[in-house]
Formats: sequence, structure tokens, C-alpha cells
Amino acid sequence: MSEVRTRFSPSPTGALHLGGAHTALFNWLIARHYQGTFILRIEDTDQERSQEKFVTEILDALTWLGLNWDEGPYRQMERLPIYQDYINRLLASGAAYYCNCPPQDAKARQAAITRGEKPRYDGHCRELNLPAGPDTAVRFKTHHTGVTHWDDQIKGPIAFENLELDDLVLQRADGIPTYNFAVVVDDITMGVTHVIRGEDHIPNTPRQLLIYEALKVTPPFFAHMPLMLGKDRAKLSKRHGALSAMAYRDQGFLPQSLVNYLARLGWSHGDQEIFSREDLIKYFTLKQVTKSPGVYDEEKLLWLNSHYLKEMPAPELARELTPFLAAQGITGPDQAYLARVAPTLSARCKTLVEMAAAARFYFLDPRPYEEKAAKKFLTPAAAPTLKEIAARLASLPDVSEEALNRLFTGLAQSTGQKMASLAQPVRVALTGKTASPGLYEIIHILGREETLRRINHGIEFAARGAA
RNA sequence: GGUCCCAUCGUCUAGGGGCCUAGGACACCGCCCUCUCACGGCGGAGACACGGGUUCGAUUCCCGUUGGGACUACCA
Repeated sequence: MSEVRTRFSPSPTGALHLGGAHTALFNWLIARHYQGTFILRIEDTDQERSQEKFVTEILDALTWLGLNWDEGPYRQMERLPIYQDYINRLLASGAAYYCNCPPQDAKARQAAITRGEKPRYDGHCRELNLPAGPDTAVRFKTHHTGVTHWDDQIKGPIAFENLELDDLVLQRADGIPTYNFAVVVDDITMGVTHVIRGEDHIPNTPRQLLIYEALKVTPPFFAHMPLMLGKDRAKLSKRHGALSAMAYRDQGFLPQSLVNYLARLGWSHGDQEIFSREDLIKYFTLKQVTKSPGVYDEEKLLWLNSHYLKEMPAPELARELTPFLAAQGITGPDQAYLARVAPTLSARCKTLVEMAAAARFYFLDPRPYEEKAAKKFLTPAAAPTLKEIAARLASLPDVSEEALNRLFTGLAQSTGQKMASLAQPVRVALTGKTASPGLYEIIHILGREETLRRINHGIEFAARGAA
């Protein structure tokens, strides 16, 4: 096979959401798998809704996800002369014609659908041979007979009766091309070999195929991916709380989690669930893409994220965690200290946001204590125990985890108290909570001095029943 | 409404005629580990939408039904 060229072509009318990231990933993966080229194209012909800030956001999101592009970003609005050239060819060959009918009214169209009618252009100007002029659009002269079909690389053979298609507008009255025409011209001129997009584009494909035919160009392969659905099984959208890729970053997800999750939605490689980027590039082919749509499941994404959090080396984890600490009021944390802190938290947290919150006590005084925790464990009865622990801790030669283990188990044996009744009051004094990383590792990281300070505060609280 | 797409545990999926007593993963439940919470380990519950064919034999192939979805613009 000659060079494989895929493209991702978002319209900058919103941020890059999960569905878009899914499509972008599949295109990127195919390009990388076949050592081809991944093209980025901005489809900004909708002047009304396109915004420059979304272009920036989309580029940032793709970059964050690690979906680097080899060509582009091309912008359709910068390619107007190219489309005009192709329009002229179609006009010249009689495959297109001018039309000055008023644009179809959106409301009227909806009404027609609910009435059970098919809203389609009546072909009024089809044979009128109108010249160019103001308020004049260019329409495609669709064959009324025959069948248009293709062998979809994911879905298999798909066919449409040409009679079902009407004469679509190729170029608006203002000279700007419409989607179905611009894609074809772009995919031709950019040498795209595999058009991989959501299955919501299936109905567009026969129209585009007819344009290829009129242009006498061999069409690329088409592959229509299964859509990503919300819990209600409808196409994922804002009302499902579908977030932009960047929002996932802000919620403490790692890009590798998202990439792994998105790759496994609609694609599989045997029973494997965890895929490195290299694995994905090595194994990803269209053959293993499923036909049926998949429901977005945040629990599984969360599981993947916790997996990658656990697996991440401490220094890197410290670096990733740093920006999230700011929200906790912790700025410019010592990276070496944070690199000791982070691994104690990584198995207990599913996102960086959670982890930053859980890291709080390592940097800040745990008071005020969590009310229930203090009430249950920092009781007057616990005060003597805490004092004894403080005393023994003060005279401990070193605060290694082994030494601490001996201290606590020794105390448990000599006093006959359960470990839990020894550990929990200390835990609350040190962290303000009943759940935390292991006591010995906390003490070891906090250091003897800080630990004693906090235990003493705990003793004060326990003695007088208040902070 | 019309056209098109889809159909295995709640979810993501493996399997594409006999290997299926249908496998894995998330979530769920139980047990173990244990200073708490997690991690981890072990175990459990849980699916081939329905009806016809084809075949010695269908989860797997064909048709239909049902269900779900997408599209139906001078949006992309």
C-alpha cells in the first residue's frame, strides 16, 4: 500500500469534546500504524459559529493528548480559490448549476419532518441554466437514477438509491463552499487516502461520492466509526455533561488514561485492556474496530486513570500534581518532598484533583480536625495513649518505618491495646482524618519534630475536648 | 415520516458454525491481607433481543420482527 494519509477535520464551533478526541485518535493511530501522515484541517466555513478561540483550544487539546499532526493546520477559509476552481469545473461540465431559490427555512423544514414529509429541494432551477448573480448559490445536479455504494472499511457494503438524494448546495450565495463540497475538494487536494469519521457522516457519503465521480477522481477509503453514546444511549453531547478534553485535564485525568480509554471504546485487541501508546500504534487497525456504538463509562476511565497514577514514577507524579496543589493553597511545593509524598497517595486516588486534596495534610496543619474523626478518636481516654506514644517517639533513635513498626507493635503488646486503637488517634492528630496512607510512612515523611507537634495538639484537643 | 446504521453480562468487549458449561475488563457482592482508607489476591452473581430458515449442528450465516441510534440545512 502506498502512503496512508488520514486527517482530523474539526470545525471550530466549540471545544474538542470526547467524541472529537475519539475520531482524532483513530485517525492518528491509523496514520502512525502505517507510518503515514496525519493531517489537521480546520473546517471554518461556518462564519456564524466559528471562533478563533476554539481553534486554539482544539490545538491545545490535541497537543495535550499527544496527537501530533504532520501537516496543517489547514484552514478552509484560506483555500477559497481552490474551491472556486473546482466549482468552475463542475459548472463547466454541467454537473452543477446556479440556483437563486431562497434558502430553505429551518423552521419550515422541521415542520415538514414532523408532518411526515421529506424536506428536499424541488429542483426548481435545475434546468433553468441561470447565470451567476447575486443571491445565487451553486447546486449539484444529482442523478435521479442509479445506486451509489461503497465498501465501508468498518461497516462493510453500504448503498443508497440516488433518488433519495436531492440537489445539495455546493457553494453558498456568498461564495463560501458548504461542508459536503469542501471536504471532497480538500480530501482530493490533500491526498487523503482514508476518511475515518463518525457514523453520523454515513448519509453524507453518497453525496460526496457523487461529487468525486463528477470530478472524475477515485474516492478514498471510507471508514465510519461507531459513535460514543451517553447513558441514555443517545449521541454524547453537552447535556450528558460531555466535557471538552481540556476539562478532563482540569479534573485531574492523565492524557494516557483518556487515550487508552478512547482507544478501547470501539476497538479491541483480544483481552488486553492496558495499552501504551506504542502498543496502540503497533496493534491498531480498522479490522478490529467494532460496528456498534459504545456507551461512555466514566467509571472505567477512572479505573484507567488510577492505574496510570499508580504506575507513574514519583518525580513525574510530583510534577503532574503540582498545579493541582495550588487549589489547596499549596504553591511552589518542594519537588523532592512532593516526590516522597505522592507515592503514598497514588494507590488511594483516582484523579490528580483527589490526590491534591489528600496531600493537604503533608503541607498544612490538619486542624480543624474532621469533626466525626476527632469526636471518635481524640477523646479524653485517648490522651494518655497519645502521651505515651509521643514520649516513646521522642526517644526513638531514628524514625524509620521499621522502628516505628516496632514502637507501635511493642506498645500494643505491653498495654494489651489493639493496634487500631493506638493508630487511629495518632492518625487523626496527624491528618485530621480517619483514613490516610500508612501511619509509619506518614510519620517518616512528616519527620519527628512535626509529628510530635501535631500529636501534642491532638493531646490538647483530647484533654479538653476542643481544638 | 423517509433513508441508513447497529444488536453478546448494567457498561466496554472476546468469540464469526462444533474449542462455549460463552472468555476478559470496569462497576457490584463476599472472603483474605491489614494501623485506617485504598492497593493487591481469591471467589461470586451477571449476557448471546425474539421468530423463522440454512445445517448433522447455530451466539456465530440468511430473512423477518422488535428495540436502539444517526441523518434528513445556502451547519459541520
